[in-house]
Amino acid sequence: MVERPRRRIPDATVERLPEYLRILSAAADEGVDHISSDRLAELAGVNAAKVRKDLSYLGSYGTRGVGYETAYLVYQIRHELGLDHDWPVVIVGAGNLGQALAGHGGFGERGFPVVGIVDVDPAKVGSVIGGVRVRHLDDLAQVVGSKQVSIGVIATPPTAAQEAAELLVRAGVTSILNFAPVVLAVPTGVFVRRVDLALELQVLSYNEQRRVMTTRRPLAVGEHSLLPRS
Amino acid sequence: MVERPRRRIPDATVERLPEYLRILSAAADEGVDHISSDRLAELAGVNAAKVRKDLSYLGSYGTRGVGYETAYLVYQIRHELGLDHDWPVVIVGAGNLGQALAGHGGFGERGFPVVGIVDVDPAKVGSVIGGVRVRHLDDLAQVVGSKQVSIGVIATPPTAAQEAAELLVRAGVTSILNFAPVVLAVPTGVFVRRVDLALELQVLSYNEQRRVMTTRRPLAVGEHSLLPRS
DNA sequence: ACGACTTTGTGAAATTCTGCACGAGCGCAT
DNA sequence: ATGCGCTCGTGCAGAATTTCACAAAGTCGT
Repeated sequence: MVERPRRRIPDATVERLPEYLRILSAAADEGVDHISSDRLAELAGVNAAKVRKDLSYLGSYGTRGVGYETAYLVYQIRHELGLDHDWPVVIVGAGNLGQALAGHGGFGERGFPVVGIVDVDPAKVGSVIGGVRVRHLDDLAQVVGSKQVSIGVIATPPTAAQEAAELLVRAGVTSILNFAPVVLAVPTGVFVRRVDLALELQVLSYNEQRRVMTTRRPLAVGEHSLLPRS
Repeated sequence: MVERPRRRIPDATVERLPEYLRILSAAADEGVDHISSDRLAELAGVNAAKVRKDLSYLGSYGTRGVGYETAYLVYQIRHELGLDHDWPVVIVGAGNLGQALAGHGGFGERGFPVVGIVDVDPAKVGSVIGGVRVRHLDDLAQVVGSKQVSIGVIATPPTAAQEAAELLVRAGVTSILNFAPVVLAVPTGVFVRRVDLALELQVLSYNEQRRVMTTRRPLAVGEHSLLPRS
């Protein structure tokens, strides 16, 4: 039923597919059975040609004059992203962030159930967050092994992140989502993506800074003439 | 003392500057007074030529044969990113994520003090998180106005995100960091950056998926020959 | 003072990504 | 059956980004 695309999908496209998937899933839930690249582009905030080119990498075919069949496209993207099955994740670090991530619920709903949380702090071990009992860092390998975990999340303080990464890799994890503001050294073949909150804010700061430099003054309070009335 | 660069700094470079800044700050704290582009590139996990080109946009000059003066470069980058002064932020949504962000402490340390948290839930209003009292969403405009806030953080459920954005913009916020998996519609001139945890996991999932397709089997448990022994 | 050595700054090539423009395919009305 | 209108798929050009390669400019030892 499905032809597997032979060519590699560009990184930029891979990063947009989850967004398309979210929009398409929502549309499908609302009973929309077909959607055009124009409409999808509008909802995703990108160019329509880009949407078509992105989707063309899937080898998935839309219907000219009609658009894409929502349900089929959802299936296609999910398949391509490897979301046919759940990916259990383990979280290292049960601090503020680790707890929020585990308790968030969004992970499980989207196919990434949290099957383990570990921490070094004995005071945290044993408590239950989001339905999962916190275990000691020493048990990491056992958790990863018994639950076939291939994705690890690092939510430790920066100083502990590298060690956490090494323990994760040694336990068999091959993909890491790193929330610590640290560049991790990992063996070839292990994928790492970083989410750096301070970095995001600093980029915003840069933009604000430039706005001031450009306009010679900050936007006055309440000044935003283009704000649509709701 | 400082020449303001005339040309615009490329987006890709702006996103790397915070990383350089972090590394350089750490180096400076350790007493390192000069650093080469090679070393900095190694620590940042990027190409050395890229580091030099990035830094050249600052108009900052290194010294050939020696490298860059750590302290001066820190000053330069901070200045360019607009980090000469603090940027107060307000968080909308005191749920799991909002609480974690507010209590995290990392924001304030890096120049983005949380000066306000708002929520619609009366049960949450009045509680104190990270030293800040949660106020009602209705007070948003007052908080933003009195504290001269130009950066807002959206940590609400997806369904409330668009409304939160509109309230933020109406209150005078011009930059938004959005944690909700939703594409926000905002007036021209308002900057938005999104952090989407599910998206990050899905990209990792794609990579894992491809690894399986390529090697015809998952990496066996414990198999990671390239892991450096510590 | 000078040569050997190091490291920057930057043209230019290579690569990746974006956006336009338009031919081609499909459904529908006539 | 034919024509019309809509939308996809994609070649291509341009923009953005990365990487290479090397001259220029500085330090350091003698």
